[in-house]
Amino acid sequence: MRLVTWQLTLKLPLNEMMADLVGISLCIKPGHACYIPLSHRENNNDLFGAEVLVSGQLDFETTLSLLRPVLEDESILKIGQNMKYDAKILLLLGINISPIDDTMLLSYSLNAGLHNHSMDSLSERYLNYKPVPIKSLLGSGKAAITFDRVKIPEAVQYAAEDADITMRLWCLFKSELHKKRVTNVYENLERPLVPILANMELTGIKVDRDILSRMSNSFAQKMASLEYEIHELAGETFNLGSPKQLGEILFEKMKFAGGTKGKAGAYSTGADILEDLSTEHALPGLVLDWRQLAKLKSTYTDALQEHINKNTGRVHTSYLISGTNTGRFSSSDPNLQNIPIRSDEGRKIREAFIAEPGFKLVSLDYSQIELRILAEIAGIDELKKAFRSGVDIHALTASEMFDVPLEGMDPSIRRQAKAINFGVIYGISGFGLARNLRIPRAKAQAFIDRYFERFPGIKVYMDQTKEFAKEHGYVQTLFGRRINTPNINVKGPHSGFARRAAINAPIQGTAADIIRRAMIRMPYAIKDLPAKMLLQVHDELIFEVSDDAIDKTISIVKSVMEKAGEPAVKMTVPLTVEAGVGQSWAEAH
DNA sequence: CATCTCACG
DNA sequence: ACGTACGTGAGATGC
Repeated sequence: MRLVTWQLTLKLPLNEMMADLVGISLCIKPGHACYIPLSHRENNNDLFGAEVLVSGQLDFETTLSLLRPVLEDESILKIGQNMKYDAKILLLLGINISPIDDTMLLSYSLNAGLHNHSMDSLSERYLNYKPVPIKSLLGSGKAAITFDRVKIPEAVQYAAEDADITMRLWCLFKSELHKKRVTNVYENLERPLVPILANMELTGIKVDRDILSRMSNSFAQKMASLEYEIHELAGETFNLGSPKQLGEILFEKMKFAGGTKGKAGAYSTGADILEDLSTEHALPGLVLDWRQLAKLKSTYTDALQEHINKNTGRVHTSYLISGTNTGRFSSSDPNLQNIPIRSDEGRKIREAFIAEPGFKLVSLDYSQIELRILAEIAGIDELKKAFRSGVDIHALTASEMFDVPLEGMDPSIRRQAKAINFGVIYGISGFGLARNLRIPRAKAQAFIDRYFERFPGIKVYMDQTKEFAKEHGYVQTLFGRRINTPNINVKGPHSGFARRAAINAPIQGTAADIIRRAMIRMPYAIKDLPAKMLLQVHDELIFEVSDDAIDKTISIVKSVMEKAGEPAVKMTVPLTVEAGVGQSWAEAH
């Protein structure tokens, strides 16, 4: 296989949907790289100073038609850093780049949890070389220029260097894969997601601007009236958005109990504290209401409108494949993995996420996937049996712990058991459970002791996982993903963090692997259906499906998701997927 | 640019 | 004795 590293320079690097291809750099072996300038521009030398193409560049169309056979040649490996970005630019130009390697994902497969995987930091760490900063070409702030205005000799230095660095990193990383036994992870859980996420991001999801705009106005009105009420109660006006000013009002002027907490010595005014204070006085509760609306307005109804693409009328998030320690994706610009759902007012924001006429949004989510994985990894027969028979798992936990019958259970008992189940996944501590349930620490500790008494296998799993991490410096998912735990042997006040993260990582990471496997199979599974995969929210996939293919799509997607562990891992706990359909995301979920 | 707060799984 | 739930991204404030 011949290989080439590859780097694009673009005019608007922050938004691939709008970016113009300015140039291409290539490298065929370390130290041998070139740059192809395509769309560099300068002001004309005549009286009018119009913007014109710099002379001496290669013709755009000619270049692409010459490169296309190379980019689509299955015997030529194209290597880049963060290839999802390049793949998207090329997809917009009608080119399917394949096969590929990605140094960012190689680094992630090898060293998740150790450091970040940006090219600059990889270059400094592994090549002991600090790349030319992009800012030295573009400048910063108001005077910043776009890449098409960079002089070609400078662009050559910058872009060719990037391709060269990528080649050198690839040589290092590729040979490390088998040594660390993560070839499988890289080839089957990381690399295949590049074209899949690229397509999802380009597809985007339709968002109704008018709905958001109306909600925004309604929030603004409610906020203004709350603000007036709060200032009346406080006896003065102040900036409600400033925790510092609010803290001074509450704890100095109004003499509420509760001291400083933050490092900066500022008063802490988080929601849990305001909730406690709200039993004594009306003001803290009103602040909580105001805060909720301020959050919904600024982060969602206002900001989301800015993200609606002018050409597509849709919102195009960007997923970062190597963004987390555990194997989950993160989503940004905008983050579509934290759209409100828990509060009634927040949930309404999902009404703005809609399907095209003649289509519906279909949401499919794994039911309690992390608890199922815990039961699987730790081998807890009672839990496995419960999942196989479809028993309410939180009720079962409550029943076991508190010796109450499953039927007619007190909802508050079940709620406590649910909190304990979550706590177990997070590497439970008495303090954390006590705070979450607002019960005395001793009582929380008694709950945990009782839980481990009833499910001794969980305690064994936790101890074994911690010991494995201490010995090896990493933990693993069921599918072989490695998550490094560099702080596990560091003594001191933060040791609890590392321990809990190590316990949680195989569980969260295995769930991430499973939905990745489902996503990788999805394009083939739905290729003949009028359905598109739009979003992933950790344990949920959202599709846009033609009205006449809803049932068939649900049946196929559900099956792919439920079987996603096979054949690599034969789960002894069933994975179950629940589906919802609607014109909007609010209805579908 | 750090800190606080809060939205999600 | 210590100080804590796991994993994220974004907006507003204020130094």
